[in-house]
Amino acid sequence: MPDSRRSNCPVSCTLEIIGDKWTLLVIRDLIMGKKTYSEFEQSPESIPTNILAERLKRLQSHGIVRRNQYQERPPRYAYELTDKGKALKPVLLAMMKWGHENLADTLSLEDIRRMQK
Amino acid sequence: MPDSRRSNCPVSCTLEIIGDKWTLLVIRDLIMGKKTYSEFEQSPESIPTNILAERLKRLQSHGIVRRNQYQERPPRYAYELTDKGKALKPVLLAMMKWGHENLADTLSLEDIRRMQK
DNA sequence: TCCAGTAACTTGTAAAATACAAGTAACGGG
DNA sequence: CCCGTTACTTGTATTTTACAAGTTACTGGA
Repeated sequence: MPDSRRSNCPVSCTLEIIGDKWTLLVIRDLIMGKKTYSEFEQSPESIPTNILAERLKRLQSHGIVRRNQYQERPPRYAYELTDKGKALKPVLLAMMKWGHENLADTLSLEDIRRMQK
Repeated sequence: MPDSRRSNCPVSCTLEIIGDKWTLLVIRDLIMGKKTYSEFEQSPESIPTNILAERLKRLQSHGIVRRNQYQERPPRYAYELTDKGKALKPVLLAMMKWGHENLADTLSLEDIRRMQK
C-alpha cells in the first residue's frame, strides 16, 4: 500500500511511515528488548494507549513489527522487529548520537546500557 | 528552552524537535544546497507554506538553521544549516539508505545526485 | 506611471491527528 | 466471587495540519 506518496524520495517515504513523535520510541523500546504492550506503556515518555495501539498496527502493516501470541490462556502477545524493522537501528543510533552531542542533559548509549542492568 | 521534556532519552528529545513529517525534508533540502523559502516551497512534496514558515522559525530557535538577509532591496533571505544542523546529516543518510533498501520505487543517493546536475 | 510578477511570508478556517479519561474482555489467584 | 493484570477500544476535547486567500515590498516592462 503506497497510498499516494508525496514523492519518491527515500527520506520523504520513510517519514510517511515513521515521521512522528512516537513511532521511533516504540522501535527504540523493541531494540532495547521490550516486547509487550504494557512494557511500552511503562516507558518514561508515557505514550497514550490509543496511540500505542495504532502505531503497533501501522508498524505491522508495514512489515516492520510482528506480533506473536506466546500464550493461550490468558492470551498474551510479544511484539518483535522484523528484519526490515531491525534495519532501522542505524537511524536510531544516529539520532541518539545527535541528541547526546547536541542537546543538553541527554544520556549516551553507555548511560542507557548501564541503566538496563 | 527545554520546555518540559518527556524524558532525557536522546532519541525522545531529538524527536521533540524533528519528529514530524516535514522538518527533516527542509533539512534535506538545505543539505542538498537549497537556500531560499521559495526553493523549499518548490520541492516535490509541496509543503504547506504556513508549515514551512513555522518549521524554519522552530529550527532557528533550536540553533539548527540560520537566516541571512543577503540583499536589502528588495529584502531577500538565505537559510543555512549551523554546525548543529549539519550534524543531522548522518540521520538523513541513514533514513535515505533505509528507505531505498526497504521501500519500493525509492531513489538512491546516486539517483538523487544525478538529478541535481 | 501603472500594472503584472516574484519572494517571503501571514491569516483564517476546515479537517485530521493527538491527548486524556474511561471502559471492556479475558483470564488467574486468593 | 472479587481484585488485579494484560491488552486493548471508545469517546471527546484539544492541538496540529492542510488548504486557500491575502499582504508587503519590491522590480521590470508597456
